[in-house]
Amino acid sequence: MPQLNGGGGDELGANDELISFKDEGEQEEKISENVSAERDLDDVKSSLVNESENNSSSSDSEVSQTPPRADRPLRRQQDGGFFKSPHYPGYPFLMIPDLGNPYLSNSALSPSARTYLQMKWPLLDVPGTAALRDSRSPTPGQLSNKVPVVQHAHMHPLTPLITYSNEHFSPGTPPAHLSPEILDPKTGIPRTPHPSELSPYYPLSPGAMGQIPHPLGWLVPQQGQPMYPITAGGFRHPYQALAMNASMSSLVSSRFSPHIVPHHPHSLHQTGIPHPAIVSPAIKQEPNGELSPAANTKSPVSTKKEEDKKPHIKKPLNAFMLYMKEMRAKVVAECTLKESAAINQILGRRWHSLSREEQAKYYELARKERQLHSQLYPGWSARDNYGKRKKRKRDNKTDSTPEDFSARNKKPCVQYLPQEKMIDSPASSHGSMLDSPATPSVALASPAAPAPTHSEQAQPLSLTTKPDRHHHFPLLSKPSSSSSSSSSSSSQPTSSSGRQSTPPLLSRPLPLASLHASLLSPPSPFHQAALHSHHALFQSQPLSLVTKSAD
DNA sequence: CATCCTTTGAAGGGG
DNA sequence: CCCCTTCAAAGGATG
Repeated sequence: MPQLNGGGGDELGANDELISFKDEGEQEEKISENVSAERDLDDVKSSLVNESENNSSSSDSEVSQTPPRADRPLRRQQDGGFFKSPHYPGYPFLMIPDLGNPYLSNSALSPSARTYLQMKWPLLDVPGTAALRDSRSPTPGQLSNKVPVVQHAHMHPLTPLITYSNEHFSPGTPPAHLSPEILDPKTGIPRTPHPSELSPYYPLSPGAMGQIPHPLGWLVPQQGQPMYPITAGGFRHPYQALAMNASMSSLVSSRFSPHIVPHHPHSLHQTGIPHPAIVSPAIKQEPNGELSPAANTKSPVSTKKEEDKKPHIKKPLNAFMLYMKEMRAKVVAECTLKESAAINQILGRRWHSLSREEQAKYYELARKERQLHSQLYPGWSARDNYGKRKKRKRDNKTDSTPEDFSARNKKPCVQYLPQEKMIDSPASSHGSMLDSPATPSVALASPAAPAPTHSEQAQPLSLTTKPDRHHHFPLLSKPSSSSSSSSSSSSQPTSSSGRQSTPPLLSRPLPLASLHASLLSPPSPFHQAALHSHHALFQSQPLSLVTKSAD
């Protein structure tokens, strides 16, 4: 109960939630107003409850299972596609154009960004061409030479927020070469963020918001030019340029100075390119001193061992993480809660509420990141980072029980801005701004395309999502979770087939031709099915709520 | 000061 | 082939 108020859904009825969280009993009333909102709250609560239940009786398996399953299917395909396929001409293109803008903007804004920025900028600045050439031997010096992209800084901070616009997906961009043209530092820079990209809607206060850094946002700048000097040699430029993503940015920011980057045994980024992902082992992620040159210096010297072993290369961010980075600031601004845990819950719900298309954006970005990451660090495997985090107690989590929960969640999301509602639903819809037009590109990118309708429906799903996992849709594996989950019913695609085919739906890197085809043809029966399922869910949801409440 | 908590997704390993 | 575990970000809370 206590818990996560903060979690209060923002999306649907933030207000409601807030309130609700006060009195659960009242939920009903609220419901009348917004079912969805209610659900959010309920969801949260239920989730809590569930957790508690799970903890006590259930095996953790349940919890863990769901998520993973979904992923798996996707992964396979994706991975295969991405990594293996040497080239998806499509990707680069897609990303580039858009990325640039969106990312740029923020650059500096977020707190995290702040830290990062310094480091990053320099890197980012790197002139594409030069970088490319150098790629192989990107000496630190070169990097340093690079001037930071001032322009970006100038850009609206807000811009970054919107990071993902349909643009990303836009097919239009030219292929491999893109970098030259688009990337061209000059050109790239010049690009200012399109107003459209900017998130006008951001209610954030300048102060708080201003900082908001969109992780993604930074990317943009890079895009303009190849942040990564990487190169040519081994890597493909296009990606690099594109690639900047949150993770990358972070990586970069992280401090990896050239020194650090040095060589990875595995990864080789001989290029020396500092990838955002790279973190000096000692430093870990972003401890305070990320920027601190000291770290760098020191690392080279003393830490050689460690470094040699391998710089800590972070995992590429997945779609949700990217989304979180982007949206966190918003959520924080909207609600008083600052706790990441609570915010993450909200974000999780929002994520589910997003339309497929919107999610597709992130999936796509995530893909790109993975791609880029793989290119930068060919030998790297997630396993390398195992054990880096000491924690792991989580397991207990099951045991931990709700108590902890409640305790932690103390802060309620106090109030969401009135706007919230707007935000919420709009959130997805906001995205609308981005994708609203739903550029075809989007569609391409994501199979989601078909989903236009979903979005709305999807939201409701979100509610159930968690709860459902446990109860209703065990199957759901579906990666795209929300949607997929719904698919459970839809499963027709068959659980098995469904999975594969629809990882994140869009995520799969299809060859251009494929993409087109996909566009033309419905993504898959699966989607349709999903839709139906959504509907079903939708309707059912109320029930679920009831049940929950009943409970 | 270090870890927890929380979210979804990705990846790897084990059975 | 399926399930489980770990990590990715983030920042207040907790020990």
